[in-house]
Amino acid sequence: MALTIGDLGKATNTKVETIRYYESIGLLPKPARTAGNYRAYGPVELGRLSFIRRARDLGFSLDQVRAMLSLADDKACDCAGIDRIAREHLEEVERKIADLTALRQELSAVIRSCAGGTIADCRIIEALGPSQ
Amino acid sequence: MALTIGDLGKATNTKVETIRYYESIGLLPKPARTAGNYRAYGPVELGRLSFIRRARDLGFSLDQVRAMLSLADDKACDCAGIDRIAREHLEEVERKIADLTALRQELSAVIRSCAGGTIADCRIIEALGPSQ
DNA sequence: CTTGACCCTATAGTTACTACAGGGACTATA
DNA sequence: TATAGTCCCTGTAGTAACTATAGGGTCAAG
Repeated sequence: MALTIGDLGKATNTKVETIRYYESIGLLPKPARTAGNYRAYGPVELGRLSFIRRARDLGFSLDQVRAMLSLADDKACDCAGIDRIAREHLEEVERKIADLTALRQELSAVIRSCAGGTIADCRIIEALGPSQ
Repeated sequence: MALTIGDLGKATNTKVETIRYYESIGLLPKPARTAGNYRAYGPVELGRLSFIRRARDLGFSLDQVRAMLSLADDKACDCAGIDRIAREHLEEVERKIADLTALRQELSAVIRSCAGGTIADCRIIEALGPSQ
């Protein structure tokens, strides 16, 4: 049985509007329609949307997602291309991890500086102020 | 001497348009004007904008910044509110690091498994797809 | 045979900026 | 004094990636 747009949304934790938006920008193909003009989805679309959502959760832009998908769609392309793009994505992920780790460090320092008094004594304000 | 909007931008690494935008949404107060209708800033505005930019760099939303600023403006209020906002944000950062670390693992596995075949054999789809 | 939950299209709003367009102010030089 | 160049002004529109609303159609249950 085909899935409605609502079913697909529940299965992938995506709002119905977002699915239609992805379709409108060409990330999801225009699906088949029922007699009543409802969108009808199958497991292929489910997989594709799951991929998109997971990549988005991990901070990839829609353009990056699009690149990954077109790579995956091109069955003729050989593995060297995939390998190269996968490595590029890996580097980006590693850069993001490094950035966020540094950010965590700074945030922790800011939080630790708060001893719990009143604003007049609060160090978080100072810590975020015009340093240097 | 008063600072022009350009001076303030250079001092805080902020584009002129962004400063005017912050003013338009009420994050920065409307400054004094010169005879020629130029905005004139002083050290107070410099401090406030530095705070905003630093908080933004650390990934706080403008709403979070706004909340922190209004808490900071109220000197009688205690530090707990600001501390809570910072801690919530830290938790978010830690979640993202964990997610990205998992993705790095998967991407590394994909790259290792991709030994030169065709897309049909490639694991990138499964690695990011609706598996779990 | 009607109620309510779902679906449809189209458009406008959100966040946090960024980029014009069209004009005015100020500084340095010829 | 004229003029070139760099800054400033307001106002509007564009960006990403959704999200919400308006105004209507479809379908299963009671």
